[in-house]
Amino acid sequence: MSRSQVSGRPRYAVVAQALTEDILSGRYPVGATLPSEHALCAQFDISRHTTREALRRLQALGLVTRRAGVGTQVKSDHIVQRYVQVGDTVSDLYQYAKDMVLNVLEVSDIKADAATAALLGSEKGEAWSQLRGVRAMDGGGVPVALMDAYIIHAYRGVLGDIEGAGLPIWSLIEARYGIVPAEVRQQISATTLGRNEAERLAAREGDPALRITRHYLTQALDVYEVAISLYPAERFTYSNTLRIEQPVSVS
Amino acid sequence: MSRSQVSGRPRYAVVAQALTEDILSGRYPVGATLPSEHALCAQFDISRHTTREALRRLQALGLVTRRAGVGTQVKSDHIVQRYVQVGDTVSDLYQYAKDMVLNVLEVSDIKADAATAALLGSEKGEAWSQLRGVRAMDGGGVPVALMDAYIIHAYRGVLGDIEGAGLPIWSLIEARYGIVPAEVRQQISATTLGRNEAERLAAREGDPALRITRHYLTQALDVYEVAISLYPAERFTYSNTLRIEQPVSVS
DNA sequence: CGCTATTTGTGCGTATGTATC
DNA sequence: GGATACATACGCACAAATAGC
Repeated sequence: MSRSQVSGRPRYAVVAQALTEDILSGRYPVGATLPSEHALCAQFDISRHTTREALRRLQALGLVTRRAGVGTQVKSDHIVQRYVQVGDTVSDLYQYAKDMVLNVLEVSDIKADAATAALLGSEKGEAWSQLRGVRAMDGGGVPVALMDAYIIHAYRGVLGDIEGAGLPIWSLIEARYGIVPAEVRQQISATTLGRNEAERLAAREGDPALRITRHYLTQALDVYEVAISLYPAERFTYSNTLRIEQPVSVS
Repeated sequence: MSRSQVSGRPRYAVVAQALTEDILSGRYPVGATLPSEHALCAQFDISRHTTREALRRLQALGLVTRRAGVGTQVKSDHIVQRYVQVGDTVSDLYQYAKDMVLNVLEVSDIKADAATAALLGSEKGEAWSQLRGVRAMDGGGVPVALMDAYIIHAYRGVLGDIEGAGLPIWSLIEARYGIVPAEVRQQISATTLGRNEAERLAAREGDPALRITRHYLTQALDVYEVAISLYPAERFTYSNTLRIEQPVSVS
C-alpha cells in the first residue's frame, strides 16, 4: 500500500464514491453498462482486486447488478434509504399463529368470477379453493379472528393440513410444496361487524373491527394465497417496527 | 481452478456452508471467535482469498462481525429471513403527506402525567408540546384524518412550521434539527368515532375508523415524536408490501 | 450450430498497513 | 515493542456465462 496511498481513505472507497456520484448525477443512467473491470482498472490505475471491491460496494448499495458475460449495469440511480421491517415480519406472524388454532368451518372449490378475480388479483376463471375458519387461542374460548382464505388450486393439498394447525397457511404451503412467498402485500382497513360475523366471533353487531388482507406472491409475482382476516377491535392491534438499515458506506 | 475443483460448487461456498452449519448447530456459539483466516486456510486447505470470500458471506448473512486485531466473532446463530418493507416506507409517508395540508386546531405545552407518559413511551414529568389538527386534501373540502401529535420540548421550534405545511412533522424536525428517525413503531387498531371526532371529520358518530399511532425514535431509541391519526374507514386504507430480501447464498 | 471475443467469477500467491492486546 | 488478526492492495491464471458472428 506504500505504492501510492495519498489520501487517508482506501482506494476502493475513492473509486466507489466516484462511480456512485457518476450514477447519481446521471452520467451512467439506469440501464447503462459501466465500463468493464479492466477499463476501470486502467481508468483509475488500480488493480482488478481494488476495482472489484469498489463494485462490490455499489452492488451492496443496490445501485448495480453484475453478470458474467454481460457486465455491470446500473439498476437504480438513487440510494434507497431502506427501512427494514423488524417487527411483524413473516416469521413473527409465524410466532403469533403458533398460539392460535384455526378451526375450519367450510371449504369449497371455486372458479374466480370477475369480482373474486379482482379481489384475489388473479385471472378470471382460475381455479381456487376457498376456506372459512375461525382463529382462537389454543386453550379455546373466545375466537380472535374470522378468516377467509383462498388457495390456488395447485396447492389445495394443504387443505387437509389446516384443521387445528397452529401454523399460518403460507407455512403449510412452504412445508408441503417448498414455496416461499417472495412478496407479501397487506391492506388494513377498519370496518364494523355484520350480524353473521358478530355471531361467529361472539361479538356484537356494529362493533368496530380490523380487516387485514394479505396477498402472498411467488417470485414471479403470481398470487398463490390470499388471506382475509377480521379482528374485533378490542381483541387485536396490528403493530410493526421499521428500522433504518444502515447503508453500506462507500466512503 | 483446475487445481482441485472436485464438486461443482465454488470452494468458498463449501467453506461458507460448513461454517454456517457449525454456527447454526452451536459448535461456534454466539460470542465465540471463529478460527483466524490463517487457521481456516490451513483447515480447509484454501488460500486466504477464498477464506475471506467465505467469511464475507457469513458477514452478509449477519452471522458474524469482523474486526482487525480481534477476529471474526459470531453475532447470531440463526439466519434472519429479512423482509424489507418496500411500500409505505417513511419516504412514502412523505409522498402521501405532500398532497395533504395540516390545519392546526390547537397547540399546548404539557408535562407528561402517568397516562401520557405511558402513551408516549417516555418519562413521567417530561415536557412535551401537544398539537391537534386536521389533515385534508390540498384543495380543501373533506377532512381525511384527525391528528394528535406530541413533540418533545427540544424540538418545539417546528410548531411554527406546521400550519399549512404539506409535510409530515418528522420531516420538519429533520429539516430544522437534522434528526432522522432511526426507528418508527406503528400500531394500528380499529375504533369508532365519538361525537366530537365525528363532528370535526364531517362523519357520523359510530362510524368505524382506523387509528394509527406512530412513535419516532432517535438512534438512542428515545422517543421524540408521537403522532396519532384517526382515519374514517372509507377514507383511508393502510397498505404495505413486504419483499423478501434475497439473502446472500452460502451454497 | 459451434466458434470467438468479452466480461465477470473463482482461485492462488504475495506484501504491507492498521487495529488490538 | 511484539504478536496476532483482519484490511488493503498488487500480481497472475483459468472457468463460466453471455453475446454476436
